[in-house]
Amino acid sequence: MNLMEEIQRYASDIVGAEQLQKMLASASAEKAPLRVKFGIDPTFTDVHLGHAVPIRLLRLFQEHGHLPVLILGDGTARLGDPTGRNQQRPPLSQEEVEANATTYLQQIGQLLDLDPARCEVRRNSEWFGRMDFFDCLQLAARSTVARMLERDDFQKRMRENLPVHLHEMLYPLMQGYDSVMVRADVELGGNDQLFNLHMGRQMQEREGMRPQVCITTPLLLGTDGRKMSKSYGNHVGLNAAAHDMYGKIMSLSDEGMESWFALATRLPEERVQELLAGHPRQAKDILAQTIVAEIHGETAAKEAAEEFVRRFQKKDLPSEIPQQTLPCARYALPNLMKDAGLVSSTSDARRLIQGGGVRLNQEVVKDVRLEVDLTTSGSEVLLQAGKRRFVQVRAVD
RNA sequence: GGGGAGAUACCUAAGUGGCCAACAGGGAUGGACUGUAAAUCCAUUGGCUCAGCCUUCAGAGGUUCGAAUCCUCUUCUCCCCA
Repeated sequence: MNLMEEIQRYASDIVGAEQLQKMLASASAEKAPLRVKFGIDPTFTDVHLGHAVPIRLLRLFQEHGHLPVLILGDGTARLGDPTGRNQQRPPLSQEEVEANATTYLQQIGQLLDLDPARCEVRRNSEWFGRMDFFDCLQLAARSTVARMLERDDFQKRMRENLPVHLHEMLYPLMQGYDSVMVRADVELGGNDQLFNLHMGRQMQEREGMRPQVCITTPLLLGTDGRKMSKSYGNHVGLNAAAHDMYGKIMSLSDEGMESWFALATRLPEERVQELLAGHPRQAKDILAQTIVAEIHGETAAKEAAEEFVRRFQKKDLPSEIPQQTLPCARYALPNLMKDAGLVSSTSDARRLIQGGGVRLNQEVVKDVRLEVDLTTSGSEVLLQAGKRRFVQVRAVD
């Protein structure tokens, strides 16, 4: 399979496909790697598998000798980003953004070779940080209100009488300007980024540069079938522990499997079809193991799968249970659960107990007033809330 | 700058003086079922020293025996006009 074909597998839209063909051909003829840009805003602490789709595509380019140009939108992140989730992200402080950027890089490094010789990492504060207001106005003068209003997200919010802030209009411009500054040949992004990618093309043209090719990737859906997003809690973080990642993928809905195979693994099409024809449970197991293996290694993936079976099919205890020490005392069960960090309030604990979701030393407890005697130093109890929250509590003087 | 509408719990959204910790739906959590899928059913969804008490309806004051509901000011949003 040549690069172009592989790109097609991940792409939902390619703006300038013929141009890309030519660029790839001349790049290999002249041994001049293409500069492939991908931008990400360090607005949260982690990157999830949804972000990983374009990053995978980026790696593909890298493997074929092209140069990934990773942009950390540390400037844009501080503004907050209108990503169609209707509520604006809060602006962040410089420290927060920097901390996020660090974890982002570390996580992206699991998928992409960040060696400076093979990848360029840039922060857009590098150029935005030294622009003054007049420069900013000049930038704003390069587009029009009508053009910005074409953006779906803005239109939607206007229709719903929700606020669209002025600075949000500048966001696509900033992203476009990034492309100018790094002289991108190609830019990758999620499906929802098409507008912004186009903006880069347009701005490069105005600068007399060759406009970048834009490639968008389909959005990977979350485990519940909605768009993967931290605010829905349906995401799988790249920094998730192996067993956690495995478990989350196992809870993926059956309908989502096909696209996950396509977007989150490199398994060949025939193999995927074969798996999908079999029992969904098994196909999902392969899916989960494949993804976990890529990040945590084969061994960890196997172990995660075994642990999963042990815990959820045989209902055994997990192999590792968090420990917690508490001062010696008699504890009312709800308070014990709260102190052990199993729940956030005693009211919450009471509800769980009444709902039959709490086990003390593996026995279901339904009595809210139960007291637990931990007056002897060294005494221990095992607490369980729901299917997956466990704590081993140990009393100390 | 002028006029109008609005801000309720995680989200949508009812409630216009006591029956309101606040209808309903979504989501979430727990339970049953199961393949930690889907569908379905049940329960829960502010806090606590929990048959009781305390704090919530944008914020600050006020009226009242009593306010999410009435009044004043403030902040924020939307719409129309300029």
